[in-house]
Amino acid sequence: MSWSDDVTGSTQSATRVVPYVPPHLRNSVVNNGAHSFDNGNSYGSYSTESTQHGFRSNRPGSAGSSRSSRGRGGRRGQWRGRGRKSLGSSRSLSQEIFEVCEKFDDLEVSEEDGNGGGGGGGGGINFDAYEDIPVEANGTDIPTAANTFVEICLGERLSENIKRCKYVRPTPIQRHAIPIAVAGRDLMACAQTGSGKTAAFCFPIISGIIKSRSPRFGGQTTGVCFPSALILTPTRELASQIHDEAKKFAYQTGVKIVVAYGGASISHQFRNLEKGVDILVATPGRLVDMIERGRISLRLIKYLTLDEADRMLDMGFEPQIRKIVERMDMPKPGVRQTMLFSATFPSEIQRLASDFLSNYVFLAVGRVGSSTDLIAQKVDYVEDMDKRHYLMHILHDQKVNGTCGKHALTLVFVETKKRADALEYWLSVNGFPAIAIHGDKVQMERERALKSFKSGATPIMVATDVASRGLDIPNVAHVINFDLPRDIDDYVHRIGRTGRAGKSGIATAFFSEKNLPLAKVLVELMNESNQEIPDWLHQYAETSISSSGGQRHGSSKFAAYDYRSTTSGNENYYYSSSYGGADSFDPNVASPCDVSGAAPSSSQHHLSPNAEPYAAGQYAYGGGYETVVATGWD
DNA sequence: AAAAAAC
Repeated sequence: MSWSDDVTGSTQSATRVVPYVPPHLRNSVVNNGAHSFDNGNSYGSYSTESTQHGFRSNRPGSAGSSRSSRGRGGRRGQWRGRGRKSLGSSRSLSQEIFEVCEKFDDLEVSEEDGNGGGGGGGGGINFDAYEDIPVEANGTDIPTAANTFVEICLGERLSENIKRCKYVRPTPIQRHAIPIAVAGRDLMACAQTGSGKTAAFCFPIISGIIKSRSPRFGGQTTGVCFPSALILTPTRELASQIHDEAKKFAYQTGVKIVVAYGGASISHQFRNLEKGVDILVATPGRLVDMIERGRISLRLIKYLTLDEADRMLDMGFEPQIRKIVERMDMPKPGVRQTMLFSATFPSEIQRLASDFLSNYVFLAVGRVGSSTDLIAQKVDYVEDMDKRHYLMHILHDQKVNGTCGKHALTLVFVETKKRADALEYWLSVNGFPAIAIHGDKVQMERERALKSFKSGATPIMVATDVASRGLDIPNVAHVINFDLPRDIDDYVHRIGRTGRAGKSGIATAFFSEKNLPLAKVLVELMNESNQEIPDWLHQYAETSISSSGGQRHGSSKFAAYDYRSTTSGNENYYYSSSYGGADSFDPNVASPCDVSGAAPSSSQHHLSPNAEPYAAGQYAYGGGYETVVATGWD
């Protein structure tokens, strides 16, 4: 993942002819930005944009108003970074990092920033914005946040790599989390992927390993590996992405990072392990397999990180995670250092997670005006049978009007693997190059799909929730929830694939009768991110039973607050100095591909549930896809 | 109820 989707996205699309760039060397640019959470106290969410962009208020006019109470949980913050970095003169580096950075340098100039910073080119990040980010830190003896990487003393080699990657100054999550982690404290952190989160846990781990390095385990004699750090992720692709990122940070430090996940050659992974491993990035199943085969021991684990921690502890994953963390040979909490990261963190999941922690610091870092206000969220009532044609209609508009730009990617989420395949086929046959990704594909197909999508070769990807979390896919301009998820958290993660790194994006949801239980929480979410809500959805929200709200304190699941605070004090708040007047929202940052505003179809977008929402065959698409292809795929 | 995650 990287900070600057927009920059890197441009890279890939603009330079598709350039030689292959290894994944771990892509995206190595700085972004800057923040996301937000409600503070959980009486201040409504607020935000400040960098000064060159003026202030942005999530809720114009709402600064200081009490919008949410602690009890109902904060709003989720969607990270929005600003893809600006300063371009230092290139140092003479022999490796690929150098070339990649060079490419980024070029891009920097050509980058079109939809939000048009007044600063113009060469700018560099405006870190003033960081002074105004709402941060909640909760716990005892919380280490002070750092303003620079230098003052954190991460070590010479790592610092050099950080510079090479053009990370000029830490992002908010890094400012707060890194000192906490370096101090050896356990941490539960709420921060959106794309916010520099990977770096936030990688830097302290790499630094710590270098500092405590002993030649003791230099040679593996027994064939058993003893990693000192373990990073667990919920999907293979995310493991791979973190591995790539971490390798970049550990360049020439001697810190060895190995990735292990299913669906790929285990013997190959074993061979990598045999070369030595300090940091193991893994998915749960493969890790358990390797442990049970006696090839990995967790006995010497000093750092344990769970990425997307809320997912890792949800119903499907919890038993496996508990097995790894509590019933293998992992050192106990307090002996090892444990860090949990996630964007959404329901309080009951926090409660489970706290079993793994010892005297931890809870951290919610964010900026109001989070990406959800850069993501234009739209909900259309579309019955299942009309969805395909409605999708075609939208895609056709995008194509004809170029509303999303030349290299824009569209990510379409569906409910099941079968539907993913079916829709992929349907789209392909009807003139829209699409590729599907889901867990029934063999790993190589999954990787190929992702690569094809990222590169723009297949600008439409149909996905299940395998792609909803953590993946940093540059240039996704439009996320379409062809089928809405049942869980509002999944919705948040899905739409978070766009609107990243300062680029605006749009998210369109097809709401059908089946989604009634989601109405209430969806309306709340959209309200909080200042979105326009169609009347019919309002009505549904009022009449429907709140589904997932029932299990929470309130109706929000996002709990960007420490669940401990409901029973204890110990809170430390850091507030901005200027939230009060932050209200010059710039309407011009609207999405360059704002379908709702620009597309001829906008009249279709607020249909009454009872109205004829969409009539197939009513539009001349041109692509020849009027021909409905009935296949065995359905 | 689906998806993900080992062989």
